Amino acid sequence: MGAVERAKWRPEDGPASQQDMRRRNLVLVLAAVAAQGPLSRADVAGRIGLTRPAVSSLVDELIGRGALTEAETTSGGRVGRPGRALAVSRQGPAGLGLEIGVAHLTACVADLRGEPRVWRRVERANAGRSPGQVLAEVSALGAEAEAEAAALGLRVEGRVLAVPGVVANAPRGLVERAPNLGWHAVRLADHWPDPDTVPEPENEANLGALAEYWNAEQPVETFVHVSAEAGIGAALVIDGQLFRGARGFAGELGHIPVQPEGAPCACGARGCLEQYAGEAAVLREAGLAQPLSGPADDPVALLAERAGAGHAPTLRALDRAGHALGLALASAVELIDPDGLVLGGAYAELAEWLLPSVRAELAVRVTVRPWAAEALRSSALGRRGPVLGAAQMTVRRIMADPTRLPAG
Amino acid sequence: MGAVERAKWRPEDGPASQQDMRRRNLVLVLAAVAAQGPLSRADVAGRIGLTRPAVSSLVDELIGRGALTEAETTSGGRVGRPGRALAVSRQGPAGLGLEIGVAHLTACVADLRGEPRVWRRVERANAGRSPGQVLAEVSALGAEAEAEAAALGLRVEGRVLAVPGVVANAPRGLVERAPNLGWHAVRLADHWPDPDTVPEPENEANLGALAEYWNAEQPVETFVHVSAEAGIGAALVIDGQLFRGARGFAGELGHIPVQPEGAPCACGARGCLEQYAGEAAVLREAGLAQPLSGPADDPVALLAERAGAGHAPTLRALDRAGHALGLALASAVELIDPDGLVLGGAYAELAEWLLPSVRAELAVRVTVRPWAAEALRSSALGRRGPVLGAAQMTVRRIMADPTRLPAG
DNA sequence: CTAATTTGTTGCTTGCCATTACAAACCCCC
DNA sequence: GGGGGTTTGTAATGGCAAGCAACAAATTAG
Repeated sequence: MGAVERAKWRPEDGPASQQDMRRRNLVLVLAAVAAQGPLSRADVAGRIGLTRPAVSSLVDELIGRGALTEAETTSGGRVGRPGRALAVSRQGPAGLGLEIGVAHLTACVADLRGEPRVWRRVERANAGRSPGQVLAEVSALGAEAEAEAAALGLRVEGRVLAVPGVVANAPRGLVERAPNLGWHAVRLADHWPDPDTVPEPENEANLGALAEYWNAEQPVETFVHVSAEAGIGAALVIDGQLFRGARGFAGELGHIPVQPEGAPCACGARGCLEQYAGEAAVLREAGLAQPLSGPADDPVALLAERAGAGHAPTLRALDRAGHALGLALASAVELIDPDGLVLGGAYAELAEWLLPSVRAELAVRVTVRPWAAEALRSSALGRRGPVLGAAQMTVRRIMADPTRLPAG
Repeated sequence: MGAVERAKWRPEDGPASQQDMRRRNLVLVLAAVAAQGPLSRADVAGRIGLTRPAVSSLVDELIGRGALTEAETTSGGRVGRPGRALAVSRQGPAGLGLEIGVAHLTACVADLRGEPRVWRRVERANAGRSPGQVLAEVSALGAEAEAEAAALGLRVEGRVLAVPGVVANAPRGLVERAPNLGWHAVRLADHWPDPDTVPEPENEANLGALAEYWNAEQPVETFVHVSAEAGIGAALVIDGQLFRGARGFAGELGHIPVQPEGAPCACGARGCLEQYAGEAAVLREAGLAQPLSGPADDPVALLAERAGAGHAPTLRALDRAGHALGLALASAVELIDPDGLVLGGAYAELAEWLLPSVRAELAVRVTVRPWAAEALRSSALGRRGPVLGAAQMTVRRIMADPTRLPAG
């Protein structure tokens, strides 16, 4: 649910029909073209194991739905009739990603290749404002982005909204709580101005992790993506799919115990990671009173600045946070055995000072299996991962089932 | 792979063919009959959403392959022509499960319904004996079990061997190490007497977890199964499938840090769970010198006996182990958000004394999500889970792809 | 004993892919 | 410049699996 539904069949899904077969082969053709640049029909046929006539028929349908476009005939210099180059369309179907941050609103439109084509961002102090007001503004921003995209020939087929909070698993469309915004049980449909463009909310950490996976040079199939916003949240990507857990609470790294008898946590337990590596804890430890007044105040940027300037308490605080984080991540590695760990979100901007101590702790704790220090890295996307992921979510869904697109 | 391959399609798997469609629908029919007792063809058609002619054709093939049998016509008292009852065959295809324990060898044959029909067990002190000798004996035991099964009309279609050790993920058939047996890099094919009956090795904890899932009254789809043998191993069942991790090391609960600066562990780290809840640690804490001399000596039984008699140091040791285990499991719950936790293997026999402290620790640590104490329970299968799982593994594979069976 | 009802099978249609055959478009070479 | 070779894309035909419609078979209701 929610994430890209890779065609995972279970007996409950009902019988297999010829349409399913067709759908799968459409995906196969589309994936081949997306992965390996421009290809001819014959090329695709050779690669995926279907015959040329079958591929021809599938390509016709994909072109009709606007997923593929036919370019010039690529001579290529080889003997024989040149093939007509097929490419994933840069026009037509697209996805809109929106994000509500504590201090900004962002919109992004990605084309079917996943490339962001339109960006819009406004600074806003959203904490404490009414959901209706914030949603109206982000909706307007999205409408602007859609208009700009339309000028590029892009048609938005789906909308996803990244929120810094918990999104209900079962009744979609509901933001259960977003502490940083002061939201509680907000149903998007109740506040969205235009009922035709209501987006699907999704936790921003999850979207950041998916963006990391979708945009990596060499994607790692199973990894843990850690990011700190309100709390410390980890998103688990297992076999290329977001893993939400039985009730949608997987990845609660912030309340893993790192000191059984340590500092009491707001959650009621003691020694949770959040008490050592959470934003508030680090700021306190660094001797920086938490300002959080205007939208310009960015505590993470402040920490980075102080650390860069060699401020000793800040460096100590980050080192301590890194060790605590490493300890918690060691547990994750022991349990999940991921191929990689990624520090994202705010952590990515502090990676320079966090990575050494996290790595050191992991080296000590992860012993009974092969573990390379490089398996831990910081996110390349940083804080723009979530919107990008939100925009690409729709695109990925289309790639996973092109029959979602209206037939030409 | 190794586990039951539920039909999970990825683009890499190649194009979808009509045979795939057929295969899926065969599985669907078989699953419907297996799940809901004897059914008529029309019943099956109504339930799974295929037409009666299609089901008829599928059923014919399943009968031909020996997966289904046709019983008497069930009048049922309803109006209309009575249907002919279909049931999963109690004869024909079957799976052989073998187990090498520290002190015993076991064989088990399960029919296609998953029911164990033949059990064989001999006591043997296997620690330190040569792999060749042990494997020859377990092979002979398996042959006896197969002969007994043949007398019941059962034909063994696959063989799985449960071993207390690490089984290689990539080149199947290799036991990388089994510390309790003193094995290192043992390739089964090199020592097995009959090349036609070489079994596939699998870690016994994984098989125990799968058995738990396959034999539960109301199976939980995502859970963590903890068992202590050599070390403390957890097996993760996610969405009904065994999750091995990127390199096959998932579930190493034994080396999760529970006391960052605690007792040094053989692995090189400090404060690993194994130092608090491992067999050796509990025995030491209980003041029981580790005997481990004859095959009759069963340290787990010893602990249970002392605890049952109210031996204070033993009770204290188990309480301490339970708290440590609870702490480590809290991390697992925070990360994985499973639907359940199961104490299996040796822990199941000590559950009476472990459960209270594990539950107490979980209640304190798991705070930010709904968590019911009943989600933690002890295994009903106990120590015979692994063999049963081994026998059922083959059966499950057949149920997941009946075309493995020779056509009639 | 007849009508009603449900089951299982048979004949025909539809949809999808494989196979075969063929026209089209290019290179090579004389 | 033109023929041979080669590769591409499409058209025609066949096979296979499921849907649909019709029917024979087996039972209950009356």
